[in-house]
Amino acid sequence: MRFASVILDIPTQALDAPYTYAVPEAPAEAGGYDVEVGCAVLVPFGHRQAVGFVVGLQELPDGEAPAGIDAAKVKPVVRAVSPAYFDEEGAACAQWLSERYLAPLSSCVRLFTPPGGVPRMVRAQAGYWRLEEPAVGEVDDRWVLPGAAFDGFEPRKNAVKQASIVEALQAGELRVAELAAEFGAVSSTLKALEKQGVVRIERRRRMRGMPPGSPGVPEGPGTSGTSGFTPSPKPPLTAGQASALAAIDAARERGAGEVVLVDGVTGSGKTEVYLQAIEAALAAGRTACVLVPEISLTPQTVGRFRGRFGDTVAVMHSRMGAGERYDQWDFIRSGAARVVVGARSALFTPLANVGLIVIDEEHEGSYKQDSAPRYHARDVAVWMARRAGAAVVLGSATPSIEALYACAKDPRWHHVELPERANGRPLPAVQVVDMAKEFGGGSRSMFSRALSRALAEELAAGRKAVLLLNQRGFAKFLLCRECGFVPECPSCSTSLTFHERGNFLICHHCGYRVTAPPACPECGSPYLKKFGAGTQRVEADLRVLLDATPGVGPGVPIVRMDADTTGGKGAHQRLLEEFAAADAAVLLGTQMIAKGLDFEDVTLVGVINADTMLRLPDYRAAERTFALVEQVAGRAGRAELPGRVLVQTYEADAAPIRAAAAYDRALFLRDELPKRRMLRYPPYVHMANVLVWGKDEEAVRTSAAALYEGLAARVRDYGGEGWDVLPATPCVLAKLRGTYRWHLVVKCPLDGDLSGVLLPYFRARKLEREVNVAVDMDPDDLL
DNA sequence: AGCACGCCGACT
DNA sequence: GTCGGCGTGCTC
Repeated sequence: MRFASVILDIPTQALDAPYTYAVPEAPAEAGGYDVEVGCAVLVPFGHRQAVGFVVGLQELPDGEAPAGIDAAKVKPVVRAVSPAYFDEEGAACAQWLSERYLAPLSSCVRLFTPPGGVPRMVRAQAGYWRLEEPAVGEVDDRWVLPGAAFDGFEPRKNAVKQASIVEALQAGELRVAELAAEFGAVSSTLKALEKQGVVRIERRRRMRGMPPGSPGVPEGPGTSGTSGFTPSPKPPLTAGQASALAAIDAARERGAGEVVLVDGVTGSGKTEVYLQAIEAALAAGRTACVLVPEISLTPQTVGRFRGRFGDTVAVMHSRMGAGERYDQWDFIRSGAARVVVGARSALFTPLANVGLIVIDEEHEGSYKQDSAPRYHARDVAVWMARRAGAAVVLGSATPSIEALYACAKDPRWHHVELPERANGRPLPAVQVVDMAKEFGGGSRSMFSRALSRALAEELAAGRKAVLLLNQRGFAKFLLCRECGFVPECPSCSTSLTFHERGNFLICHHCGYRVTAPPACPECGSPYLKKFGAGTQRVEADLRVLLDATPGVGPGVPIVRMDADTTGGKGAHQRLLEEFAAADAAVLLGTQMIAKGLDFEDVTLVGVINADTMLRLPDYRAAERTFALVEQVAGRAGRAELPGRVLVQTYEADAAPIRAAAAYDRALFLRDELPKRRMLRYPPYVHMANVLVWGKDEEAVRTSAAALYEGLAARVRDYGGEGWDVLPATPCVLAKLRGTYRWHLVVKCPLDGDLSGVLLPYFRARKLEREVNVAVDMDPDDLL
């Protein structure tokens, strides 16, 4: 008798464990699916049926039941309702994720299911359930092909449409939709032609997101249409690139899941190294997965990979439509895709035989998922690579402290540097502008004299500038000058952001919105001052500045990129094209412009407020500030023209800013590492952030205190040296969307098994009604 | 006694 | 997530 271990697709902690079912002996009916690891199954559950995923199969002699299971209770699987979405490796990965990140198993299994959804049980009427198939699936195009009687066919004189269609088909097969677009209603004409055998109509799978007529999902690997494809030319490698490539190839050939950190300044040609490393992996019969931050997953990025590997490249990211994502996922599962480029979730696509996993801009925060399972793509990639005998490539100009530390301590991590730009140009000079002195000197403008002068020079000469407004913690807010009152969101513990256009206050966490009050709601004073500056305000001030600058004037466009202007689909791309097309222009934006932009004629980069991120009450603030300034500086002077960078700050003496200005990572680390060590933060410890939240403030507080007691006792019983459970405190964002938030932090030495110690505690813990608890392992921040 | 409501545990 | 069993406490 075969038994299936099933994870129910019901996201509830109480049900988050495998259930065992018997697998019926009878094979699947025609058109049905076999019960195998990775497929969705319909199973009896209580008085109803539920959908779950098979994560394991076990064959036992008749009469025996799996260990710990009462044979009398085991029921048979009703039937499989999908093909296999993942294999044993995927099931093992889900299991590992749930233990490593203390996440619900069902959420971990869900990572491996196709975009567009899985079959699910829905309530039709009271007590009556039915199985609903996902709305997203395959779509077909109807193609018109020449038929047996095509050659020599002479349409009747008055059959004008027939003649046009036959004429059009001389050049090759066409889609019905194309014919309809050109000749209007064609369906009856086509029917007539089909009847005479002049044409054949064929349904073919359309791959959304790929040009029509590109190969559909072929029957098996190796049949993808790369014939006639010319790969983009391979530029000669610099010495640094060549040795990085050699290190990657060697690591991959050893097949032990080693990591190569490619530590290369902006413009050092990391992407070319990835491309050639992937080429080598493909030549060795393996496949490759490339992760890039969501924000830099642009058509250009994809274009570089398609340019080298043609239509064997699949793309996966959240801005694609559901249908497009489904098609790409299916394309990968078919085995025809050899390279997957995507955001962090691309790790879980059904790409077989992975030899190389590349993570570009490894230091980026977006590789950590901020909902369950709160995995870090870097750690998952390393786990997968060890299991698959593959290699991991991490690329960054500003590697995370964790990665640098691992390279220093772990022999399986290798550090290769690309210290020079591929074009041989020096990095742009960075000048720090002390805004406190500027202010002391009587200037009230947000643009220092140095920045104004630099803008004037570069723009007048017909060149481009990028201005970064570090918005986190810098949005505009109202403050009463008499009583100091700041309007706050009633359901989040944040001040409301003032929007000039529309004169309203808005909460950027929950969207709560009110008209800006004319007087202080607390004391009635009319003296409400608007503090801070949003991109809109900076844009307006910049416009005034540019218009008043000789040789610049109103003809120079300002392209603003922030959450407001990049909302629509493709807006991001359109704005960048607008900037690229102009002669002299300014690109003004938030963090999103710091990465991946590559414009030849940007000669000036300005950081309007380098220190706002530094002031965030978080242990990673200095690291983020250093990385941001280094990253944005790399945007200047990438081609023939030299670039320059101006960094405005009120904390000109702060180490991360001085170090970034000097491109001196050692200086930054000398300042930062002792602090991390002394305060016991990563990379010197493992950390878990236990989040507690709920609508009832008192219940949350009590629950957090009880958790502290419980965890402290658990850690005491475990008896590990150097383990710390810090008392529960309200989060920095103590109230968010109407829920009260507390947290407590657990730390342990690097060799401690933090998940292993916490897991039994949380598994055994009784759930509470009104308070939620989640554990964030290796949290990206502690807000 | 009869019943509404809420809590708790089972569900393989 | 959903249901049924059972205890508590209120009403007829």
